[in-house]
Amino acid sequence: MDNYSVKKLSKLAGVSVRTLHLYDKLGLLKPSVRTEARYRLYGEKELLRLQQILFYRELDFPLKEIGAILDDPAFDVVQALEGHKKALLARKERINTLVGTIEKTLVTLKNNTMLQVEDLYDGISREKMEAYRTEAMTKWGKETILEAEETLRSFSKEEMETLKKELNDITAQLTALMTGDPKSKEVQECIARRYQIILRLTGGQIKTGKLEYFRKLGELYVEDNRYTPVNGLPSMELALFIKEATAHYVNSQKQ
Amino acid sequence: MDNYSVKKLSKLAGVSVRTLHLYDKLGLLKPSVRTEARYRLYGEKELLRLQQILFYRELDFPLKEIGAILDDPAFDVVQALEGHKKALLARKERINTLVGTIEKTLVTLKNNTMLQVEDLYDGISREKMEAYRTEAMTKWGKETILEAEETLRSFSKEEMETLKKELNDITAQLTALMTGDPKSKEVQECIARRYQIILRLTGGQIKTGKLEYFRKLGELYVEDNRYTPVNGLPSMELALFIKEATAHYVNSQKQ
DNA sequence: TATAGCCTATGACGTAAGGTAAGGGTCAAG
DNA sequence: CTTGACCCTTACCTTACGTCATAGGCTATA
Repeated sequence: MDNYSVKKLSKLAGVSVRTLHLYDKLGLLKPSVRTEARYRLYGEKELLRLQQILFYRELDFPLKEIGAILDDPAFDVVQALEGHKKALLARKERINTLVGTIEKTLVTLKNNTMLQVEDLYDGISREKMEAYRTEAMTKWGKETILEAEETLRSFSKEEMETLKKELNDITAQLTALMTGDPKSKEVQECIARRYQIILRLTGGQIKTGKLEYFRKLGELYVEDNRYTPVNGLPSMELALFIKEATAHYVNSQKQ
Repeated sequence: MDNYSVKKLSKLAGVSVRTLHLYDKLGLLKPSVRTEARYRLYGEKELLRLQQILFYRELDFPLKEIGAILDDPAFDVVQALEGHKKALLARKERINTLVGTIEKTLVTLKNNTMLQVEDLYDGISREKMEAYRTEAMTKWGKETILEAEETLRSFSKEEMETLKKELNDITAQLTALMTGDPKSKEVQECIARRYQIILRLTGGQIKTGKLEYFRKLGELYVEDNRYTPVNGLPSMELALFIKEATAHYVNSQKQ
């Protein structure tokens, strides 16, 4: 009898020694014997009781209630279990609601919100992307690049559509005006509008590093020769768009 | 601007003032202004942020993570939500398991375990029952009655079946032996067996008060003329059984 | 017999998200 | 000037342990 030390019992039942200490202090599971050195020794009876405790614990009963159940034989176990079942079902219902909310949120987010960082480089091989990122960071500063990435990410798919459409309009107009005077009012207007778009892209302030980053990113896409203007790759399209848009701006600055 | 005192904001958002204090200390929601008297004042911006906090809190996000989401715009909300959804689904699965365990336990308990206190008096009108209980308690002591009730409750349906069958056997035998010598070996044997059953019913010790309680309880059932030996009323059957069994015992004691 | 190596004990602090005071200032109205 | 409503900080309480820190106990081997 009384063979089990704390460690033995803890291993047997799969609980920690600390847990046994706690249960002792709470009066939930007292050792049958305390040696002279105050070592705790448990017997078979205690092992059995521990099993019961763990059964109820598994069911998420609070320890207090477990004590009440085990110590008061008149305790209405059936009612306790039924009450507990009801509580669990309520919790489950709540979780269902939460999951529903999350799913709804995810749908709107995915349709409507920013691109993921990795999406930005979608279409570029990972090595190239990391090389470019590192290079860009040393060249124009880590902050600048992070900011630029954040700027790109801040565009929703919807906005992307709008910007793309505007670009197409401008491109079409410019093409149509190709034959005429490059300093005509219409051409100037297109350039002005393009400038507006750049402002929007850069978040209102134009920083050379950022622009260069955008432009080279666009070139990378083209280099990798993977550009097929199908849907589903908004980041790539965005980059190409930026490349075109900024190219003109940078050129006009040089002149 | 900065119109909301702690109380106003707490009412507006449906949280406690303590919660606002806590969020302030955690840096999750700082008031926009502190008056000279260190009063907290919040503005519209803070109200908005609080709404967001509460949104994630509703989804059971820990406050730390909420802070991370709101303060780091690069935080991957989609991934966080998806991870959280997975965690919630796991919790739901666990609850399903728990509910299953409880249901199984309930089935075995209900088939196999003690009767409820009220079941003991099932078949007797409530007034009569309470009158009898009170009377019995004053007559034989509250403790005795509680103990007797506990004894009755400690019989499972299964045990009931066994006992009933034994009683039927004895009764049949006694009926068959009616015509012969009442002091014959067979009759004596039946009486002995009956005594064994009484011992089991009383938990090994025979107390007069307990026996009387059992006997009168059985009589009450008969008085109420409600005894129909259908299934589903084990307590009533038990009482009747005890009545018959104890009646003989008490009579034999008197002689 | 000394010591290394494991075992044990108690006590205390930390966790998450607040609840519940205690003790004491502040503000506006009557 | 008082009163009542409001506000402040500090601090302890909750659950079910995990994780030290400190100190003593037991046993085998050198």
